[in-house]
Amino acid sequence: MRYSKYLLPTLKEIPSEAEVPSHQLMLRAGMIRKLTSGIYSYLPLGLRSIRKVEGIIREEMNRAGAIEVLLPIVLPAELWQETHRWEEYGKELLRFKDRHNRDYCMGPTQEEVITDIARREIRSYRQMPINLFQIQTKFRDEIRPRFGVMRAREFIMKDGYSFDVDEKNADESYQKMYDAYSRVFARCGLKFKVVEAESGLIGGHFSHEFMVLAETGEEIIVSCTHCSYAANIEKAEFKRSDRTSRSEDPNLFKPLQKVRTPNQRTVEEVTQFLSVSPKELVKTLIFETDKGPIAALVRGDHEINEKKLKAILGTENLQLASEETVEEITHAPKGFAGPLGLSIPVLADLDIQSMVNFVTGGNQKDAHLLHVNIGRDFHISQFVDLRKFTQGDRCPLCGGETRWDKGIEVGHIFKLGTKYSKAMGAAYLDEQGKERIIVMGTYGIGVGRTVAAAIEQSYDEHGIIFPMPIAPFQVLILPVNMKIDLIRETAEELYRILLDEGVEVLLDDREETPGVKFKDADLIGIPLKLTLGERNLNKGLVEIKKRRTGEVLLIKKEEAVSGIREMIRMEIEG
RNA sequence: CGGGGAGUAGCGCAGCCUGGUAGCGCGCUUGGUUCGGGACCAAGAGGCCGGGAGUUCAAAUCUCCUCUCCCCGACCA
Repeated sequence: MRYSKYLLPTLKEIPSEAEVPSHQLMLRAGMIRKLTSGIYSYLPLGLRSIRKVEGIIREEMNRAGAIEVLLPIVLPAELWQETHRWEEYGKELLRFKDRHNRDYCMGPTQEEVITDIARREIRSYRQMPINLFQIQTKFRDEIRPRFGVMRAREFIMKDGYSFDVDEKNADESYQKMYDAYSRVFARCGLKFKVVEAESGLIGGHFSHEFMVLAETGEEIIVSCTHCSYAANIEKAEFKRSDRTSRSEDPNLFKPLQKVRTPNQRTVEEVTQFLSVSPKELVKTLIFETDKGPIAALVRGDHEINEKKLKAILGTENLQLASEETVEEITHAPKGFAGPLGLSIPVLADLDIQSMVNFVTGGNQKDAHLLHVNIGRDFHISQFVDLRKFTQGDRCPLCGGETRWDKGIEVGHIFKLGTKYSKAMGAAYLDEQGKERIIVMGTYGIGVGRTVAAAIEQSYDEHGIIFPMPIAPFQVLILPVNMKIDLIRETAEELYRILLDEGVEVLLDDREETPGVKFKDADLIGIPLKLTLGERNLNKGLVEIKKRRTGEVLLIKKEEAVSGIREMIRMEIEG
């Protein structure tokens, strides 16, 4: 490709809308342009990188025996109603009507569509296992899109679905995808970690996320420093301290005491005001559910994990109570709720069991209680695991110390079971001629996000540093001055040979000053730069510079092409 | 949805408080000089000052309404 004939609009300045490095660099390098919030166009350079990732995915999917399809993006409501996700999915699902006033949505994921195909086309155990995938645009109406294509509303995703005769076979399909995904991200040149994850709205038994480690990641990954345990913090388990049985020795109980705490509402305010540690305080949170209001207690320094709470209560319908409801139930304004005298169920986290003489809200304006004790002062309906993983918590497997890292979720695999196949009646006949439900798995890769994550993981103050396998071009030829015949002719010659050899090459044939060309070259981050200058050429030499290391090689012009091919080969094979 | 910020040339911004000629840097066009790390000189093009209503002799500037974008939170493959 000739730069002068290409669309590669680089920017000197950082667009004000971009916060994180990958977003800034993708805009500056002319890879993407925003159309509206969370919706981006890919310009040629960005598209080339996208296509590279897609190519790697295709190869690895084919290697794993998956078969490519292309499913529609506009989906009828009926299909979604069958699995009840029309109601469950919420506002992220972009819905609209056609001219006949029929309901449709933009596909945020395609389990329903693929299951519809499966129930029509798969009738025999002989047709399984089968794994179908597609690479296609998805739409999720995110509340707040951010970070460019990293969290966009419209985005390109590879999604795949496996169909098996039983759980055991489904596990094998899952493992195949686990391996294939690992290969995909390794081949993309990414540093990543696989972690246990929540299944969310997709549902299913268990799932793993593929996380690219990066400072700007939105996910927190908990991992053990001693064993192989790693999980998304949303999902992370932890070892409880041994003191889980509550102290029942009333001799320890100090007399209950009410104190005035004017305007002290948050844990921070109250603990400072009373000079106690957050560990000595119990937070009382009132939730509204479709089964009525409940109170949930956690220690002051802990946080409620709403997913756990939902699971315990067996409801998807759960939210923090409004200020009015809190007042109604506790007879006090928000910030002064406590567990004493409540007429609703009170759930307490396991770590509350061992606490004595703690602080709670007084269920009265501007008042808290000191030396509160369970049993004497109030009763707990149920002790349960309610809280989130907290810094300092220990590994659930080996009790080892844990560490936190930030990650970008680029892939997610789910063992679905029969959630969709059962709801939609996707069944087959087994060897005995007996009808059985198909067991499914679902597997996704954020393609655009993978490119962004790669950049997030690989850049410097000058610009992007593309890993060779996903670089838009492999080599950039940079003739320092196009007006000097020797330089121009050599550039053209090398360009032609490299093209003939199948090398992906960009020739910067613009009549720009060298400085501009060098700056743009660094910005767009092509792994190899072939610089042609007069002094070197007069000696029959050309310069090859590696973007990543800055390493410079002066080699004979005649050896340039073979040298470049060798470097590309080595970098692609890792 | 709550809180905060911003919409002025393609991009980055000033001007607004205190109403009166729309400006700067980069980019773009033309000519010339330059040519191994974002060159220089000269001449240019480019604006419904996000939109609507109002106040005023007069609105980018003041008032009200509205739309859009960004950030924080809630939420979320």
